[in-house]
Amino acid sequence: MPRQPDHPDLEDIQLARLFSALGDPARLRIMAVLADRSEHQREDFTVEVAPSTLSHHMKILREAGLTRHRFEGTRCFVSLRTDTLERFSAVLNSTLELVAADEEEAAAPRPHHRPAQS
Amino acid sequence: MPRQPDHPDLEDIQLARLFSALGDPARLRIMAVLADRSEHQREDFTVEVAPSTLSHHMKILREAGLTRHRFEGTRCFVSLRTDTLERFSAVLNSTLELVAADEEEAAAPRPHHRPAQS
DNA sequence: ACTGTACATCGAAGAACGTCGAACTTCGAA
DNA sequence: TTCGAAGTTCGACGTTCTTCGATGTACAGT
Repeated sequence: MPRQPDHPDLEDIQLARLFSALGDPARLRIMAVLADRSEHQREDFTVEVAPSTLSHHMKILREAGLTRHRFEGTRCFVSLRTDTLERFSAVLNSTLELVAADEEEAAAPRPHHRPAQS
Repeated sequence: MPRQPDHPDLEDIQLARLFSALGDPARLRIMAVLADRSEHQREDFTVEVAPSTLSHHMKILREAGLTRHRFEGTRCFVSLRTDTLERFSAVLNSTLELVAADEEEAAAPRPHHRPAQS
């Protein structure tokens, strides 16, 4: 296990890569968890995939420049990259708002803009 | 050639699909052309791909809900979908700003945040 | 030193993507 | 009605993605 995984330099981060990383439902759900701007560990990401698949998605987000990974013992802590968030603040902050809203909408069974018909 | 291509309903547009559509350099360049909010035709999209490939990318953008296609004779006119732009205004408007800026930066050989060293 | 935990990496399978040329469709013009 | 132009669709090819189980690696505890 690498003690310090490779995070791309801020100036090497490309917009297309960011969008590509965000263009997957599973990764969007990961971003929704991270939207509170705090550091999270694996157990927080309740994504219904195999552990190896979660690792894969984490790697994509990290290599796109969206997340920062920190190791402590055998544990891995993940958080948003504040420098990337700053450089692409308009796009990313609004994205985080959207995914966080989607998440709580999915959690609370309260239909609003598409009422379920009996 | 279909007289009216299928555009998805506004409420069916998914964020992951939007990002996925934006996650390609060629399509991002198309979006940069459309960023002026006016209607464009094929000649405006100076993307170095075969016509069939351009059609493919156009279809992806259309099916994601980003663009509106209008036919007049044998010609196809493309513009941004204003309803989608409104619903995801924060994300999409900032994205358009970024891609438009990237485009003019690529056009004008004026380095600013990465000065070329002699 | 051994064992277990936490996570990454590998290898493989199937699906999706980007690309092209060729064939097709639709329309306008001769 | 015949021809060409504009654009889409089709078929193919190679690449990349998503997913998994199995294996590997680093650390913590006994």
